[in-house]
Amino acid sequence: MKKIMNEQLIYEVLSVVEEIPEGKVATYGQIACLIGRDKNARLIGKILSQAEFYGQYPCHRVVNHAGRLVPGWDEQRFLLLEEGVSFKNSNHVDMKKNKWEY
DNA sequence: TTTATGACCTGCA
DNA sequence: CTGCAGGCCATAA
Repeated sequence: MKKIMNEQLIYEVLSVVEEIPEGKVATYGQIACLIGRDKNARLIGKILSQAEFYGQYPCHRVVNHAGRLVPGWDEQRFLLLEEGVSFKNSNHVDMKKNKWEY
């Protein structure tokens, strides 16, 4: 009764990320709140980086509170454009219209 | 256990 | 929203 928690968080996070509709973007704090870890927003990013290892998830729809895309991942911008997400500039999305509300 | 790092958040200007 | 400073939690060394 000790190792679990890692899998638990991943399961909860991916479950929420998978429910994000197309053309919408959710913030880490939003997801963290849904899983009951609003303080662990940073873990979401760490988990999402591992999410690719666990399975295919729309991690490109997840951005930070400022609407900034993942640093070092220019491909995410292209993926969001296909979903119909509006962009303010090369690395910032228009959360005003694309922010996901559950 | 302590230190350092991170796909972050909130508050203030 | 943007930029700066402080803070919370989990992982790795």
